[in-house]
Amino acid sequence: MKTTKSENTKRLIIEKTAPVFNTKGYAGTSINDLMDATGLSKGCIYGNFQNKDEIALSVFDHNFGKVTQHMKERILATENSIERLLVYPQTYKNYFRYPYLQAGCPILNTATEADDTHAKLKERAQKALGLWKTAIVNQIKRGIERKEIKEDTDATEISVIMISMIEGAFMQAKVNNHMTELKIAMSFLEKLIKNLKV
Amino acid sequence: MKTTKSENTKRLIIEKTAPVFNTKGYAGTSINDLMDATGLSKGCIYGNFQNKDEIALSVFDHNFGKVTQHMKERILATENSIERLLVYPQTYKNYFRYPYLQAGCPILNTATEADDTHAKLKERAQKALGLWKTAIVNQIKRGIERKEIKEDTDATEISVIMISMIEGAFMQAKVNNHMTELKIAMSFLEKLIKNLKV
Amino acid sequence: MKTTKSENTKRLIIEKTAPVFNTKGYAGTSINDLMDATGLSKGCIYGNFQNKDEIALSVFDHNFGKVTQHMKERILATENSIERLLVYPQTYKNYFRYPYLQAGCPILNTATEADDTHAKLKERAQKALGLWKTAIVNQIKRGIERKEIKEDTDATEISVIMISMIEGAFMQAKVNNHMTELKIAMSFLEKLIKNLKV
Amino acid sequence: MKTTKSENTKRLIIEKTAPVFNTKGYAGTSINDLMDATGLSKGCIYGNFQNKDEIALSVFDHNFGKVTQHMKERILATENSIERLLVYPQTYKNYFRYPYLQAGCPILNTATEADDTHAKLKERAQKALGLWKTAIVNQIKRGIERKEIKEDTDATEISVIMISMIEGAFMQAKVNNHMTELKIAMSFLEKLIKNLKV
DNA sequence: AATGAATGAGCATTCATTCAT
DNA sequence: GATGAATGAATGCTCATTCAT
Repeated sequence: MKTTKSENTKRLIIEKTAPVFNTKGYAGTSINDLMDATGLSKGCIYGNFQNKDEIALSVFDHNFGKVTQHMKERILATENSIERLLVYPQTYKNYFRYPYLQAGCPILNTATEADDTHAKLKERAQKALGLWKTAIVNQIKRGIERKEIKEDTDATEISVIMISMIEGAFMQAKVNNHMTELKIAMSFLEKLIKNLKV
Repeated sequence: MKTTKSENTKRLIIEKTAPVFNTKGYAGTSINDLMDATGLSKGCIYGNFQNKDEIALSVFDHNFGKVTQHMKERILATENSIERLLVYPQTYKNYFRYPYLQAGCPILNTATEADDTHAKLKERAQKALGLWKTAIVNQIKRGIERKEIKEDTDATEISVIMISMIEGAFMQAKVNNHMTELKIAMSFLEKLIKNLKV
Repeated sequence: MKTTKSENTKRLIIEKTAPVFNTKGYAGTSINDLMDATGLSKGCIYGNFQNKDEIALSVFDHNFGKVTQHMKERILATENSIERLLVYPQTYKNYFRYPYLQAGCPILNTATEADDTHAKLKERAQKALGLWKTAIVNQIKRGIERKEIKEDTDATEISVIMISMIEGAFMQAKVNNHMTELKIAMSFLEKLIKNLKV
Repeated sequence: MKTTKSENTKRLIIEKTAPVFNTKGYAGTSINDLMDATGLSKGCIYGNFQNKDEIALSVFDHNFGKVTQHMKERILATENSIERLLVYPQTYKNYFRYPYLQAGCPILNTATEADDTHAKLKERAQKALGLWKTAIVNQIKRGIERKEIKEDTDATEISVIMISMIEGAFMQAKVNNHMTELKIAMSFLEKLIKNLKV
């Protein structure tokens, strides 16, 4: 499995610039910022990506992929549906342990900025949000089938509550530069999820 | 109390540009946008504000003030603490009725964008978030004193949950361009608040 | 008849940059060249013209207008149709006398460069060429009506010959940096025109 | 006479890129265009030519050589001096028959673009123009000696008229995208040349 | 108090050229 | 001899800000 030089550079650009995009926002990040972050020249960056947009999109996919993969792995290590749902609050509560999560939620970072000017990025965030919601809903339905979750649980409602709590708490963490609210919100979410147990 | 011509122009600039900042974001809004929105010249805008930053800050204060005042008025019209807390979910559930709320939550709009590049704006959002939290906490404490809210209620926890749910749901509304999630989240919040009743 | 400051600047830009466009070609002229030629800043140039294209187009119109006006004036000073046609070779033969003609024929300068990339400029050159041809044809027809030009003269043929000779000779003048061929060609054209006399 | 691999690649580059230079102009042609046209890599092109300029120069020589050779062959197939001179208008009148002429006259293509920025290219066009003129002049002198052309013919004048007419008419063909004027001009040239007959 | 012409640093992007492989 | 990743100067253009009027 040979990796070409170009593939390595592409990956390097994405990995090195991801934190910049997360910190400065997609619009606030200039090509010069990307040069500083990567140590590469303008020409090299443009040799590997068609334009700034393509880099932003790749970085979003990279960030979202990282989080998704992490959750998947942890979910697969669980024994029942309640534990599966608990993976989210438990991870985010201690997210400082996972370096690639520290930049915050990629969706949140993208969501509020991406406007008409960044239609593609907004679409990406939208789709990601949809996938996340569906995953939770399916998790709950499966739990009901397996008699691990109360039969009368409103799967959609729970998914909306979970996502809202996580994103809202993340926003506060970002603005306040501390995790107090994030921890409180995640603890509440844990109680709420545990209450779904039959 | 005489209002000078200058004060009037300042107010006009703030009021006319507030929706622009809310829609395009603080960074995405150019001086030209402000000229278009106000019908005023570059020189006039710079005659009334030192720079774009000062306008952005004033607009944030204006937006936040509007929402705060609206909540205050509705809160004063209530009869007990539970109803007071319910003002938040009830308002946001139907926020399309209030034109000045339609651009979303000013804090959320500011929070995710405001960074090192917009330190002052971030500080403003931080402070606003703190005030909001304190207001809810005080509301709950007062409710407990008045025997309208259960004695063992964790005021801080409830305030964090409320703010997280509202902001997280708003974010989804913004990304998805629909209110489905916002309504579900606000309904949940209503149930949760009603449960605090003694 | 008040001229605004902006109108003056626009004229200044056109007049000062016209020779640059003529010398370097429309594509070979950079905004920096325009700054050097005018002594104005980038922002000022873009404050007066939407983009480089608009400047190039304005310069073409300016150049073509100058030549056209000069010819018109000289034509109006003549007494008969033969003399009118002679204005062209006589002017170009001594074109070094007219500073604004020295940059050469604006149409020729534009014509060979203007490609798919400069569609608008090509269209301009095309239209100018058409107007010129029509003017000559009409001159000849008028001469025939007035019995000043032989009845059997092929107006179209003469116009094509005149324009071809002038443009072809101009091209040689440009490449060779001397007027030898231009003078020979214009003298031939004079003989040819005088032969049209009844 | 062995041809090295390198010589073959050089020829391939010249032949494949010649039409590109003719269409887009020397300045408007980028190295990427040359890669697309040849199917070769950047490194390969730069391995065979020192820089873009050297390619442009080689292409000019190639184009001019093609036209020159074509004329020579047709001239050698004629029986007298008048027919020899007629080769030019007759060829250009039907130039669409000769694929390598269809991009227009290489001299014209080069002449108007080549400037201070393309000093060498301009020099090349100048020299080519001189060779062409001399060739015609010699043709006429030879015709006079052989009593095929009127003794009092001004060889220089005729050569200037021929070249001017051809180049001027070609320019119109290029701008107008049709051959109407070219045909008219070439027919006139034919009449003019036939008139030189003793 | 208001205008709008002018500034210049900054932006995203292109392009001729080099060089390790 | 050929590749293509990397360079960095240059390009057209935007934008917050200033200042003479």
